[in-house]
Amino acid sequence: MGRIPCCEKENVKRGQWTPEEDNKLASYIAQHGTRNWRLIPKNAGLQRCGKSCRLRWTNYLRPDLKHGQFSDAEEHVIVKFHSVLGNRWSLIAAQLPGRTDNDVKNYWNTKLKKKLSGMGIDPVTHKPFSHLMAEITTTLNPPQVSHLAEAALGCFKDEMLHLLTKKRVGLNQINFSSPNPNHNPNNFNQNVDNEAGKMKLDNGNGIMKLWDMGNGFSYGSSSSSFGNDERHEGSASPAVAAWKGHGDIRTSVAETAAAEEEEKRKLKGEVMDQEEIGSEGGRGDGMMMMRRHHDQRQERAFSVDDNDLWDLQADDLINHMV
DNA sequence: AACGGGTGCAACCGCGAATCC
DNA sequence: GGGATTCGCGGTTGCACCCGT
Repeated sequence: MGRIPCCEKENVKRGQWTPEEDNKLASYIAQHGTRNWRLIPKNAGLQRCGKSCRLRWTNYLRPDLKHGQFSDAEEHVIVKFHSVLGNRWSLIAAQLPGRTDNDVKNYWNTKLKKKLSGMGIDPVTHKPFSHLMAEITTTLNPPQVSHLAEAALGCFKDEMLHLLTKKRVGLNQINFSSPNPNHNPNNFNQNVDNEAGKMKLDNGNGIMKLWDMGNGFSYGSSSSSFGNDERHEGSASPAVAAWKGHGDIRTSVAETAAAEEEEKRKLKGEVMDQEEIGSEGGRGDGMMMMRRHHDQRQERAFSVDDNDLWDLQADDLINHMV
């Protein structure tokens, strides 16, 4: 027995809502409330199905909705909660007054996911790609390792190629040569050496870590380059900037080191500014949560044991989750 | 100016959960 | 208790707009 449709499709209008329809719906709901969505379009004189009306109301017409750009603080809240909740958009949206699950979902899919990928972070697990590849090698046995690692590597490459292509960085500047004969993903860093050998994304421990490439960069902290704020974009280390497609990928090691020193100096002033901003109160909770461990975090790289993303206190939640 | 690809967002779809009767 | 109905959620699609060529 099939489910009956929520409405007769033949008599129902679809697509964009007109201002007249919006007015009808809004004024009807203002008078009668939102009980029984099935009856609302009929009573309001709309050729729409109840579901469409509910969607229009909850995602657009509701008077308490906030329209416009997401703030840095909102962005950080989304990332933070997504790392814990995954694609539970309604729960994440519940932490952002005036934002709908649809808003959050769209923002994640169109902006944040790409931003994280561009930073070398897997948007699903919120772990660095290099970390994931290291996990593969430690948890699986060959030949599974080589196959999975190459698949993961492929995704990472695609993302980078996409970014680099968009930013018009010559692809021949990076050697995405085929994996080495041992198919060891830990050697990926060697493959990322550019043709001239001027840039080597290698922390010396055998695993490429974006997190090691500049003290001004640490995922989830106020000092990261993450966020809409171009101040942060600019404060990422040159290597990270190159990685994100914003800089010259041919940056030399010496230049990188010098720039990192500059980063440290800039960062101190920047962090103080942000602390001041945060102390003014308001809805900056997400930022503040991630700022708490800033001092400890600043001097260390992102590690396997970095649990800050999961360090959610019940009091930090606007709407407590079950 | 025309075209094509990319992007962002509103809206739709299908499913499971919750509620009603 | 169980079927019918409604609601809410997450994934997906369609389209308007933007921007580079």
